[in-house]
Amino acid sequence: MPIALIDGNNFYVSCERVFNPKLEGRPVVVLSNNDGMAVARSAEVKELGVKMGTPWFKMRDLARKHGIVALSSNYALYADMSNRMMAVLSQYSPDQEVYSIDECFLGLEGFGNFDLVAYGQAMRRQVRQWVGIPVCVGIAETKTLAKLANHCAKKALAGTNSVCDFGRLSEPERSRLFSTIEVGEIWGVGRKLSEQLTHRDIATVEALRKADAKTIRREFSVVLERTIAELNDISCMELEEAAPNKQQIISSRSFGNYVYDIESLSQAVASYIAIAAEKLRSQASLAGLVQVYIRTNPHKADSPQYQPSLTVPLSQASDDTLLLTRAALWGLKRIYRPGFAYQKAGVALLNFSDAATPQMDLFSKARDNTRLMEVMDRINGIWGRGTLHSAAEGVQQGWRMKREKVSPGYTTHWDQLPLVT
DNA sequence: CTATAACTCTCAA
DNA sequence: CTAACGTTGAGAGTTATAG
Repeated sequence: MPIALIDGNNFYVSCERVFNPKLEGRPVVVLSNNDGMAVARSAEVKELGVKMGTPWFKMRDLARKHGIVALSSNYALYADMSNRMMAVLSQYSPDQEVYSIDECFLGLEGFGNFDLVAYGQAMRRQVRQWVGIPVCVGIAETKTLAKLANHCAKKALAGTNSVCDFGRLSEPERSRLFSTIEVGEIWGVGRKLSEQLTHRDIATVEALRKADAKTIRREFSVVLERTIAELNDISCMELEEAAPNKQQIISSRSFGNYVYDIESLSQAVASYIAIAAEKLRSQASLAGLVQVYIRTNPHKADSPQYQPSLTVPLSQASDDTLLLTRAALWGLKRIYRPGFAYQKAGVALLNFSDAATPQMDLFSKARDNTRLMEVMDRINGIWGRGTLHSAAEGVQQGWRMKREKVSPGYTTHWDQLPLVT
Protein backbone atom coordinates (compact mmCIF):
# COMPACT_ATOMS: atom_id res chain seq x y z
CA MET A 1 0.00 0.00 0.00
CA PRO A 2 1.42 3.41 -0.91
CA ILE A 3 1.88 5.88 1.93
CA ALA A 4 2.08 9.66 1.53
CA LEU A 5 3.95 11.94 3.94
CA ILE A 6 2.88 15.56 3.78
CA ASP A 7 5.13 18.06 5.53
CA GLY A 8 4.83 21.84 5.84
CA ASN A 9 7.73 23.88 4.46
CA ASN A 10 9.49 25.67 7.35
CA PHE A 11 6.12 25.46 9.04
CA TYR A 12 6.35 28.09 11.81
CA VAL A 13 7.71 30.69 9.41
CA SER A 14 4.97 29.87 6.91
CA CYS A 15 2.31 30.31 9.62
CA GLU A 16 3.65 33.76 10.44
CA ARG A 17 3.72 34.71 6.77
CA VAL A 18 0.05 33.84 6.29
CA PHE A 19 -0.90 36.72 8.57
CA ASN A 20 1.99 39.02 7.79
CA PRO A 21 2.65 38.88 4.04
CA LYS A 22 5.39 41.48 4.36
CA LEU A 23 7.53 38.60 5.61
CA GLU A 24 7.22 36.95 2.20
CA GLY A 25 10.58 36.85 0.43
CA ARG A 26 12.42 38.16 3.48
CA PRO A 27 14.76 36.16 5.74
CA VAL A 28 12.73 35.06 8.79
CA VAL A 29 13.54 32.90 11.81
CA VAL A 30 11.24 31.70 14.57
CA LEU A 31 12.96 31.34 17.93
CA SER A 32 12.48 28.64 20.55
CA ASN A 33 10.96 29.31 23.97
CA ASN A 34 12.75 32.05 25.86
CA ASP A 35 13.87 33.48 22.51
CA GLY A 36 16.80 31.07 22.78
CA MET A 37 17.61 29.65 19.37
CA ALA A 38 16.36 29.18 15.80
CA VAL A 39 13.75 26.43 15.48
CA ALA A 40 12.39 27.43 12.06
CA ARG A 41 14.20 29.18 9.21
CA SER A 42 12.88 30.53 5.95
CA ALA A 43 14.66 29.52 2.74
CA GLU A 44 16.43 32.91 2.73
CA VAL A 45 17.84 32.25 6.20
CA LYS A 46 18.99 28.74 5.29
CA GLU A 47 20.69 30.34 2.30
CA LEU A 48 22.69 32.52 4.71
CA GLY A 49 24.02 29.36 6.34
CA VAL A 50 22.15 29.63 9.64
CA LYS A 51 21.85 26.13 11.11
CA MET A 52 18.89 24.73 13.01
CA GLY A 53 19.42 25.36 16.73
CA THR A 54 21.74 28.35 16.34
CA PRO A 55 21.46 30.52 19.48
CA TRP A 56 19.89 33.90 18.74
CA PHE A 57 22.77 35.86 20.28
CA LYS A 58 25.21 34.09 17.94
CA MET A 59 23.39 35.19 14.80
CA ARG A 60 22.67 38.74 15.93
CA ASP A 61 25.35 40.32 13.74
CA LEU A 62 24.30 38.35 10.68
CA ALA A 63 20.70 39.29 11.42
CA ARG A 64 21.53 42.99 11.50
CA LYS A 65 23.53 42.77 8.32
CA HIS A 66 20.87 40.94 6.30
CA GLY A 67 17.73 42.25 7.94
CA ILE A 68 16.67 38.90 9.34
CA VAL A 69 13.31 39.14 11.09
CA ALA A 70 13.25 37.11 14.32
CA LEU A 71 10.00 36.12 15.99
CA SER A 72 9.22 34.41 19.31
CA SER A 73 7.35 31.15 18.85
CA ASN A 74 3.57 31.48 18.99
CA TYR A 75 2.40 27.93 19.61
CA ALA A 76 -1.26 28.81 19.91
CA LEU A 77 -1.13 30.09 16.34
CA TYR A 78 0.84 27.13 14.97
CA ALA A 79 -1.44 24.57 16.65
CA ASP A 80 -4.47 26.27 15.15
CA MET A 81 -2.96 26.34 11.66
CA SER A 82 -1.90 22.73 12.08
CA ASN A 83 -5.48 21.66 12.86
CA ARG A 84 -6.73 23.37 9.72
CA MET A 85 -4.05 21.77 7.57
CA MET A 86 -4.76 18.31 9.00
CA ALA A 87 -8.49 18.75 8.43
CA VAL A 88 -7.95 19.54 4.75
CA LEU A 89 -5.56 16.61 4.27
CA SER A 90 -7.90 14.18 6.06
CA GLN A 91 -10.22 14.56 3.05
CA TYR A 92 -7.67 12.77 0.88
CA SER A 93 -7.74 9.43 2.67
CA PRO A 94 -9.73 7.60 5.33
CA ASP A 95 -6.43 6.71 7.01
CA GLN A 96 -4.45 9.59 8.51
CA GLU A 97 -1.74 9.59 11.13
CA VAL A 98 -0.95 13.04 12.48
CA TYR A 99 2.72 12.53 13.19
CA SER A 100 3.68 16.00 14.42
CA ILE A 101 2.52 19.59 14.33
CA ASP A 102 3.55 20.02 10.69
CA GLU A 103 3.32 16.59 9.11
CA CYS A 104 1.02 13.63 8.61
CA PHE A 105 0.98 10.27 6.88
CA LEU A 106 -1.91 9.25 4.65
CA GLY A 107 -2.54 5.59 3.83
CA LEU A 108 -3.34 5.26 0.13
CA GLU A 109 -4.74 1.73 0.06
CA GLY A 110 -6.67 1.10 -3.14
CA PHE A 111 -5.27 4.21 -4.78
CA GLY A 112 -2.89 2.08 -6.82
CA ASN A 113 -4.46 2.98 -10.15
CA PHE A 114 -4.49 6.69 -9.42
CA ASP A 115 -1.96 9.15 -10.73
CA LEU A 116 -0.44 9.67 -7.29
CA VAL A 117 1.75 12.57 -8.32
CA ALA A 118 -1.31 14.43 -9.57
CA TYR A 119 -3.10 13.51 -6.34
CA GLY A 120 -0.22 14.95 -4.31
CA GLN A 121 -0.30 18.13 -6.38
CA ALA A 122 -4.01 18.45 -5.65
CA MET A 123 -3.29 18.25 -1.90
CA ARG A 124 -0.64 20.91 -2.22
CA ARG A 125 -2.88 23.29 -4.12
CA GLN A 126 -5.76 22.93 -1.72
CA VAL A 127 -3.70 23.31 1.46
CA ARG A 128 -2.03 26.35 -0.04
CA GLN A 129 -5.33 27.92 -1.06
CA TRP A 130 -7.43 27.06 2.00
CA VAL A 131 -4.83 27.35 4.77
CA GLY A 132 -2.04 29.36 3.15
CA ILE A 133 0.73 26.90 3.98
CA PRO A 134 3.13 25.48 1.34
CA VAL A 135 3.72 21.74 1.71
CA CYS A 136 5.69 18.98 0.02
CA VAL A 137 4.52 15.41 -0.54
CA GLY A 138 6.53 12.18 -0.49
CA ILE A 139 4.98 8.90 -1.62
CA ALA A 140 6.36 5.37 -1.25
CA GLU A 141 5.59 1.86 0.01
CA THR A 142 6.83 2.39 3.59
CA LYS A 143 6.88 5.24 6.10
CA THR A 144 10.66 5.45 6.05
CA LEU A 145 10.68 5.72 2.25
CA ALA A 146 7.81 8.22 2.26
CA LYS A 147 9.88 10.42 4.58
CA LEU A 148 12.82 10.08 2.22
CA ALA A 149 10.64 10.85 -0.81
CA ASN A 150 9.46 13.96 1.01
CA HIS A 151 13.08 14.97 1.48
CA CYS A 152 13.65 14.57 -2.27
CA ALA A 153 10.54 16.62 -3.00
CA LYS A 154 11.79 19.43 -0.76
CA LYS A 155 15.24 19.42 -2.34
CA ALA A 156 13.79 19.06 -5.84
CA LEU A 157 15.88 15.91 -6.40
CA ALA A 158 15.20 13.48 -9.25
CA GLY A 159 13.36 16.13 -11.21
CA THR A 160 10.52 16.38 -8.71
CA ASN A 161 8.40 19.43 -8.22
CA SER A 162 7.36 19.37 -4.55
CA VAL A 163 5.79 15.93 -4.98
CA CYS A 164 7.93 12.80 -5.20
CA ASP A 165 6.63 9.28 -5.80
CA PHE A 166 9.24 6.56 -5.49
CA GLY A 167 6.78 4.18 -7.16
CA ARG A 168 7.68 5.88 -10.41
CA LEU A 169 11.37 5.03 -10.13
CA SER A 170 12.89 1.94 -11.69
CA GLU A 171 15.36 -0.04 -9.60
CA PRO A 172 18.42 1.47 -11.33
CA GLU A 173 16.96 4.96 -10.93
CA ARG A 174 16.44 4.39 -7.22
CA SER A 175 19.91 3.00 -6.85
CA ARG A 176 21.42 6.02 -8.53
CA LEU A 177 19.32 8.50 -6.52
CA PHE A 178 19.97 6.80 -3.16
CA SER A 179 23.70 6.82 -3.82
CA THR A 180 23.60 10.62 -3.73
CA ILE A 181 21.83 10.93 -0.36
CA GLU A 182 23.70 10.73 2.94
CA VAL A 183 22.63 8.07 5.49
CA GLY A 184 21.92 10.79 8.01
CA GLU A 185 18.88 11.86 5.99
CA ILE A 186 17.14 8.59 6.81
CA TRP A 187 14.40 8.72 9.44
CA GLY A 188 15.83 7.19 12.64
CA VAL A 189 19.47 7.74 11.70
CA GLY A 190 20.70 10.61 13.83
CA ARG A 191 24.08 12.17 14.50
CA LYS A 192 25.58 9.26 16.40
CA LEU A 193 24.48 6.53 14.03
CA SER A 194 25.54 8.47 10.90
CA GLU A 195 29.00 8.78 12.34
CA GLN A 196 29.33 5.08 13.18
CA LEU A 197 27.86 3.95 9.87
CA THR A 198 30.08 6.27 7.87
CA HIS A 199 33.09 4.82 9.67
CA ARG A 200 32.03 1.40 8.44
CA ASP A 201 31.79 2.73 4.89
CA ILE A 202 28.02 2.92 4.95
CA ALA A 203 27.72 6.58 4.09
CA THR A 204 24.76 6.69 1.73
CA VAL A 205 21.15 5.56 1.74
CA GLU A 206 22.04 3.06 -0.98
CA ALA A 207 24.83 1.55 1.10
CA LEU A 208 22.54 1.02 4.08
CA ARG A 209 19.77 -0.39 1.89
CA LYS A 210 22.16 -3.01 0.54
CA ALA A 211 23.83 -3.74 3.90
CA ASP A 212 23.35 -7.15 5.53
CA ALA A 213 20.41 -6.80 7.90
CA LYS A 214 21.51 -9.58 10.29
CA THR A 215 24.98 -8.14 10.68
CA ILE A 216 23.51 -4.68 11.28
CA ARG A 217 21.18 -6.11 13.90
CA ARG A 218 24.07 -7.76 15.70
CA GLU A 219 26.37 -4.77 15.57
CA PHE A 220 23.77 -2.01 15.97
CA SER A 221 20.15 -2.70 16.86
CA VAL A 222 16.77 -4.11 15.90
CA VAL A 223 15.66 -0.61 15.08
CA LEU A 224 18.23 -0.21 12.35
CA GLU A 225 17.44 -3.67 11.01
CA ARG A 226 13.83 -2.57 10.60
CA THR A 227 14.98 0.58 8.84
CA ILE A 228 16.84 -1.52 6.30
CA ALA A 229 13.70 -3.56 5.66
CA GLU A 230 11.70 -0.38 5.18
CA LEU A 231 14.28 0.96 2.73
CA ASN A 232 13.65 -2.21 0.72
CA ASP A 233 9.89 -1.68 0.43
CA ILE A 234 9.09 -4.05 3.32
CA SER A 235 6.75 -2.20 5.65
CA CYS A 236 7.49 -2.65 9.38
CA MET A 237 5.68 0.36 10.76
CA GLU A 238 1.92 0.60 10.99
CA LEU A 239 -0.09 3.75 10.44
CA GLU A 240 -1.11 4.80 13.96
CA GLU A 241 -4.34 6.67 13.61
CA ALA A 242 -5.37 6.97 17.27
CA ALA A 243 -2.70 8.41 19.51
CA PRO A 244 -2.27 6.11 22.52
CA ASN A 245 -2.26 7.57 26.04
CA LYS A 246 1.06 8.96 27.20
CA GLN A 247 3.21 6.88 29.53
CA GLN A 248 4.84 9.94 31.05
CA ILE A 249 4.06 13.63 31.05
CA ILE A 250 6.84 16.18 31.35
CA SER A 251 6.59 19.90 31.90
CA SER A 252 9.71 22.02 32.06
CA ARG A 253 10.89 25.47 31.07
CA SER A 254 13.95 27.70 31.17
CA PHE A 255 13.60 30.90 33.17
CA GLY A 256 13.67 34.40 31.70
CA ASN A 257 16.52 35.20 34.12
CA TYR A 258 18.56 33.15 36.53
CA VAL A 259 16.73 32.18 39.70
CA TYR A 260 18.43 31.80 43.09
CA ASP A 261 15.72 31.43 45.74
CA ILE A 262 13.55 28.45 46.56
CA GLU A 263 10.39 30.58 46.57
CA SER A 264 10.64 31.29 42.85
CA LEU A 265 11.61 27.69 42.12
CA SER A 266 8.59 26.52 44.11
CA GLN A 267 6.24 28.76 42.13
CA ALA A 268 7.68 27.48 38.86
CA VAL A 269 7.44 23.84 39.95
CA ALA A 270 3.84 24.35 41.09
CA SER A 271 2.99 25.90 37.70
CA TYR A 272 4.57 23.03 35.77
CA ILE A 273 2.70 20.50 37.91
CA ALA A 274 -0.56 22.29 37.09
CA ILE A 275 0.13 21.96 33.35
CA ALA A 276 1.15 18.31 33.61
CA ALA A 277 -1.73 17.34 35.91
CA GLU A 278 -4.26 18.88 33.56
CA LYS A 279 -2.93 16.74 30.72
CA LEU A 280 -2.96 13.73 33.04
CA ARG A 281 -6.66 14.22 33.82
CA SER A 282 -7.51 14.77 30.17
CA GLN A 283 -6.36 11.23 29.40
CA ALA A 284 -7.97 9.81 32.54
CA SER A 285 -4.75 8.56 34.11
CA LEU A 286 -3.34 8.66 37.62
CA ALA A 287 0.35 9.17 38.39
CA GLY A 288 2.19 7.02 40.92
CA LEU A 289 5.47 8.95 40.83
CA VAL A 290 6.36 12.63 40.67
CA GLN A 291 9.82 13.65 39.56
CA VAL A 292 11.29 17.14 40.14
CA TYR A 293 14.52 18.57 38.82
CA ILE A 294 16.33 21.87 38.77
CA ARG A 295 19.38 22.79 36.73
CA THR A 296 22.09 25.41 36.39
CA ASN A 297 23.18 26.53 32.90
CA PRO A 298 25.30 23.70 31.43
CA HIS A 299 26.63 26.01 28.70
CA LYS A 300 28.28 28.21 31.28
CA ALA A 301 31.19 25.93 32.04
CA ASP A 302 32.99 28.38 34.32
CA SER A 303 30.17 28.73 36.86
CA PRO A 304 29.33 26.07 39.47
CA GLN A 305 27.13 23.32 38.08
CA TYR A 306 24.36 21.50 39.89
CA GLN A 307 21.59 19.40 38.31
CA PRO A 308 19.85 17.30 40.92
CA SER A 309 16.59 15.41 40.50
CA LEU A 310 14.40 13.40 42.81
CA THR A 311 11.57 10.96 42.23
CA VAL A 312 8.83 11.02 44.86
CA PRO A 313 6.56 7.97 45.18
CA LEU A 314 2.92 8.59 46.11
CA SER A 315 1.23 6.29 48.62
CA GLN A 316 -1.77 6.39 46.31
CA ALA A 317 -1.75 7.25 42.60
CA SER A 318 -3.42 10.59 41.97
CA ASP A 319 -4.44 13.23 39.42
CA ASP A 320 -5.05 15.95 42.02
CA THR A 321 -3.03 19.07 41.20
CA LEU A 322 -2.85 20.08 44.86
CA LEU A 323 -1.62 16.71 46.05
CA LEU A 324 0.89 16.38 43.20
CA THR A 325 2.11 19.91 43.93
CA ARG A 326 2.75 19.03 47.59
CA ALA A 327 4.75 15.96 46.53
CA ALA A 328 6.81 17.97 44.02
CA LEU A 329 7.53 20.79 46.48
CA TRP A 330 8.52 18.25 49.12
CA GLY A 331 11.03 16.87 46.62
CA LEU A 332 12.23 20.31 45.61
CA LYS A 333 13.00 21.21 49.22
CA ARG A 334 15.22 18.16 49.45
CA ILE A 335 17.28 18.83 46.36
CA TYR A 336 17.51 22.62 46.59
CA ARG A 337 20.83 24.10 47.59
CA PRO A 338 21.35 27.86 47.88
CA GLY A 339 24.14 29.66 46.08
CA PHE A 340 23.50 28.37 42.56
CA ALA A 341 22.19 30.26 39.53
CA TYR A 342 19.31 28.06 38.41
CA GLN A 343 18.38 28.26 34.74
CA LYS A 344 15.63 25.69 34.47
CA ALA A 345 13.22 23.56 36.47
CA GLY A 346 10.96 20.72 35.46
CA VAL A 347 8.59 18.03 36.64
CA ALA A 348 7.58 14.65 35.28
CA LEU A 349 4.57 12.50 36.10
CA LEU A 350 5.31 8.79 35.81
CA ASN A 351 4.04 5.28 36.51
CA PHE A 352 0.50 5.76 35.23
CA SER A 353 -2.60 3.77 36.04
CA ASP A 354 -6.22 4.02 34.96
CA ALA A 355 -8.35 6.61 36.78
CA ALA A 356 -11.43 4.42 36.32
CA THR A 357 -10.00 1.66 38.52
CA PRO A 358 -7.88 3.34 41.19
CA GLN A 359 -5.88 1.34 43.69
CA MET A 360 -6.99 2.80 47.02
CA ASP A 361 -4.82 3.34 50.06
CA LEU A 362 -6.44 1.83 53.14
CA PHE A 363 -5.05 4.46 55.47
CA SER A 364 -5.24 7.50 53.20
CA LYS A 365 -6.43 10.72 54.77
CA ALA A 366 -6.07 12.75 51.55
CA ARG A 367 -9.24 14.68 50.78
CA ASP A 368 -11.01 14.01 47.52
CA ASN A 369 -10.57 16.99 45.20
CA THR A 370 -12.16 15.38 42.15
CA ARG A 371 -14.96 17.93 41.89
CA LEU A 372 -12.58 20.82 42.48
CA MET A 373 -10.35 19.60 39.65
CA GLU A 374 -13.34 19.29 37.33
CA VAL A 375 -14.35 22.86 38.05
CA MET A 376 -10.80 24.10 37.62
CA ASP A 377 -10.41 22.35 34.26
CA ARG A 378 -13.73 23.72 33.06
CA ILE A 379 -12.95 27.31 34.03
CA ASN A 380 -9.48 27.17 32.56
CA GLY A 381 -10.85 25.50 29.43
CA ILE A 382 -13.15 28.44 28.83
CA TRP A 383 -11.07 31.35 30.05
CA GLY A 384 -7.56 30.11 29.37
CA ARG A 385 -4.90 28.24 31.32
CA GLY A 386 -3.99 29.85 34.62
CA THR A 387 -7.30 31.67 35.11
CA LEU A 388 -7.87 29.61 38.25
CA HIS A 389 -4.68 28.33 39.85
CA SER A 390 -3.26 27.35 43.20
CA ALA A 391 -1.68 29.98 45.45
CA ALA A 392 1.55 27.99 45.25
CA GLU A 393 2.06 29.20 41.68
CA GLY A 394 2.56 32.75 42.99
CA VAL A 395 1.51 36.06 41.52
CA GLN A 396 4.56 38.08 40.47
CA GLN A 397 6.23 35.17 38.65
CA GLY A 398 9.42 37.02 37.78
CA TRP A 399 10.93 33.75 36.59
CA ARG A 400 8.62 33.50 33.55
CA MET A 401 10.28 32.95 30.18
CA LYS A 402 11.02 35.73 27.71
CA ARG A 403 8.85 36.16 24.64
CA GLU A 404 9.78 39.58 23.41
CA LYS A 405 8.90 39.21 19.73
CA VAL A 406 5.57 37.37 19.69
CA SER A 407 3.15 37.86 16.85
CA PRO A 408 -0.53 38.48 17.72
CA GLY A 409 -3.02 35.68 18.42
CA TYR A 410 -4.48 36.08 14.95
CA THR A 411 -6.73 33.04 15.17
CA THR A 412 -7.50 33.01 18.89
CA HIS A 413 -7.99 36.61 20.09
CA TRP A 414 -10.42 39.05 18.51
CA ASP A 415 -8.68 41.97 20.18
CA GLN A 416 -5.35 41.00 18.64
CA LEU A 417 -6.58 41.04 15.05
CA PRO A 418 -4.85 43.80 13.13
CA LEU A 419 -7.48 46.18 11.77
CA VAL A 420 -7.25 47.71 8.35
CA THR A 421 -7.57 51.47 8.74
C1' DC B 1 19.89 -16.60 39.27
C1' DT B 2 15.94 -14.27 37.11
C1' DA B 3 12.57 -10.74 36.61
C1' DT B 4 11.82 -6.30 36.91
C1' DA B 5 12.73 -1.59 38.12
C1' DA B 6 15.46 2.27 37.34
C1' DC B 7 18.37 4.69 34.73
C1' DT B 8 20.99 6.17 30.39
C1' DC B 9 21.33 7.07 25.63
C1' DT B 10 19.55 8.12 21.14
C1' DC B 11 16.30 10.01 18.07
C1' DA B 12 12.52 12.96 16.40
C1' DA B 13 9.87 17.31 15.50
C1' DC C 1 27.85 47.50 28.88
C1' DT C 2 27.46 42.22 29.13
C1' DA C 3 25.36 37.99 28.65
C1' DA C 4 22.27 35.66 26.34
C1' DC C 5 21.80 28.01 23.97
C1' DG C 6 14.12 24.41 23.55
C1' DT C 7 10.56 21.01 24.97
C1' DT C 8 8.32 16.63 25.08
C1' DG C 9 8.00 11.87 24.31
C1' DA C 10 9.23 7.08 22.92
C1' DG C 11 11.96 2.92 22.82
C1' DA C 12 16.08 0.13 23.38
C1' DG C 13 19.75 -1.27 25.98
C1' DT C 14 22.29 -1.41 30.37
C1' DT C 15 22.74 -1.57 35.26
C1' DA C 16 20.91 -2.13 39.90
C1' DT C 17 17.95 -4.46 43.04
C1' DA C 18 14.62 -7.68 45.04
C1' DG C 19 13.18 -12.05 45.98
